[in-house]
Amino acid sequence: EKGRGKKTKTEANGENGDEDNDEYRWWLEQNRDDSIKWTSLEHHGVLFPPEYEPHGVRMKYNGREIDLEPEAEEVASFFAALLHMDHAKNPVFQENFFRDFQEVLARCKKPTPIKEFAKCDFTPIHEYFERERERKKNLPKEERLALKAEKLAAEEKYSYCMLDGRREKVGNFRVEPPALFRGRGAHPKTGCLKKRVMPEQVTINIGKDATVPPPPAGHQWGGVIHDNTVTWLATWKENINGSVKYVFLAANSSLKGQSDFKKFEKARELKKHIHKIRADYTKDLKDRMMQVRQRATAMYLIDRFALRAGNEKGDDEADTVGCCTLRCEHITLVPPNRVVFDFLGKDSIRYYREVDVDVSVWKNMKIFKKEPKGPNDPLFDRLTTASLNKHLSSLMAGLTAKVFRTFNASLTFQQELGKTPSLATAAEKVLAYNRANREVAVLCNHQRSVPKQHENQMGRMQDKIKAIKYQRWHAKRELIQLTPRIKKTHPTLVEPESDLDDDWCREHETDLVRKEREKAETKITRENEKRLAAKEKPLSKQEESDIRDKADVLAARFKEERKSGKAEMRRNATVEKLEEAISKLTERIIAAKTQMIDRDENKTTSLGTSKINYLDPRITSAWCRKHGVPLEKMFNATLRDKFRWAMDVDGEWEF
DNA sequence: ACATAGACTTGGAAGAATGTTG
DNA sequence: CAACATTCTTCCAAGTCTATGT
Repeated sequence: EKGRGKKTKTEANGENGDEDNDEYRWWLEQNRDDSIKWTSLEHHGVLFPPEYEPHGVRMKYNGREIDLEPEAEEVASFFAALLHMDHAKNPVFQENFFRDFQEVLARCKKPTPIKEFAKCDFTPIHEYFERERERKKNLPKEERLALKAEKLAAEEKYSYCMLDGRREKVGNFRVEPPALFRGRGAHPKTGCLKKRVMPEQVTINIGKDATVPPPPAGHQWGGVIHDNTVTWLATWKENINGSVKYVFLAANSSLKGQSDFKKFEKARELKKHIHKIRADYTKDLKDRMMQVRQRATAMYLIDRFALRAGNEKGDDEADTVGCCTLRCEHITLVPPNRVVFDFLGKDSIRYYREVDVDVSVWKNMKIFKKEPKGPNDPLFDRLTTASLNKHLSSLMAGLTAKVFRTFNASLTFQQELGKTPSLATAAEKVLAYNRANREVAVLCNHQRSVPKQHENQMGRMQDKIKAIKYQRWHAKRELIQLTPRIKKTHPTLVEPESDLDDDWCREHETDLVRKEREKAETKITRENEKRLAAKEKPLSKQEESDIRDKADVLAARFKEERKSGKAEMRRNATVEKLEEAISKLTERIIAAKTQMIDRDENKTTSLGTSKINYLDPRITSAWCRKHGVPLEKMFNATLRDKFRWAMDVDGEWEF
């Protein structure tokens, strides 16, 4: 307890610009007991979504407009709102939605003709929403800002709480609004109606001495408790899966920070035991007891391939698996030691991998798959996450399956970063960092769908590089013209550009002129419109041709260059100046190229998840320090705020 | 031992905010 | 400065693991 609440000055930190410079640096304290999460807690409860406001736009049924009572209109609108998404085309989603929709319709006073989903047409409502969105977007700036400020002011009090006398940010203070449940993958309940949460369903957790926030007028809280062994401020039960929802503090809070810190320290602890643990499971791979062999095999997979533990799931959830729930069908064995994994993991993300494994692991898997087991039977029939974790905790205090993911992710990251060349340019260092990050994301199978713009983007980046190369080629030609012998003395300096053929250059030149002309024309049109509005005379022919002059000059220049075969010299050109220009352009080309490679390698990989959850931020902090890379390049403001506790380490710090 | 509830971390995607460019 | 692209933030679903009850 000592040192609690002690305030220390932080260095003035520009971007946080918050009034409180007295920051609570909990990470300077050691060995706190964390079964008690707080001694005093004040907060303002939760923010409920606004009541439903009918818009009166009618859906169609069988081609006819239908009047819906507000309750039914709301549910119809939930579906209409996501008409453009894949959900709307998913038959399970449609079916679940329609059943719940009909239930709501049945409660309405007026009988409804709506009997078949196929005859429903929600597009009028969908289009109404689109118009509304457009309207809001086009609101005058002041009005838009005023609305935003108003919303912010209404939320202000909910967004902070007082925890042990310190002001801390609350995370999700909003009660989830009613909606259609968007279960992922083949979730049997996707599309079901998630009902509006009433205050009577919400339990508030708050300090004994704190003022209990008043429930909305005419309502009561479901309960008010004072449990300081948990971190949540409010909770309710959701009606689809019966799971519990919580309001927690934000990621930058001391409570979240402390558990994050603990998580990484535990992973570092594993570093000291991993040698023995690996020896242990390697030996157990050949144990006489099948149960022990299964456990050892699972540990091998979790350690080597970063599989998740894999708890049992119910029939009312999507069929996804982790290590302990793998079925025979998910694994193909190719002699002598190749294994092909193909299954749906968390969030129904496909895990596909062909790997070579230890021969005894391969042989074990062959045994586990043997008859009479069929494709649908579990690979590890003698293993559960509970028994696995029980064994793990006997090897190291607090060790569970997920620690391996954190451990391997952070260690891999550190090792990869260790390969950063110390003489690299800033861009190359950033690339090295992102590569290391990506390595981890691949290990953990963090995927995303290829961005729609990806192909386009690659083409544009390639063009950009060529355009710079064109400029460089021009500068090189000038240099040659200025000092012809440079071709002999510094041949590499004036090499022709690799992927710049004459056809492309001609096209590029036409393009540059065309763009310049377009620019001039828009300028002329604009100016004339402006003058017309001000009841002035339009631009004279002379004025117009003055505006077009730049494009004409450019066109003439290209023509002349083509004719003479010589590059037009820039003004006051000297050897030094040209060399300087060339090296600047070279730098730009390298930067653009690295960026392009980086992006392409990234198209299906999502780096964020590992950065936020798996990579010990102290590794990044130390690397930035060591290589003179500003932290802001690797961590955005949110991340820097979340990881304040990790920012003090020196360049030699090791995970 | 086993099942279920509860509490907390991890995860991709949508939407908002911001930056870039023609 | 509008249109478009990129990055950040929010959202809430889906995991892991512990505690509790039988």
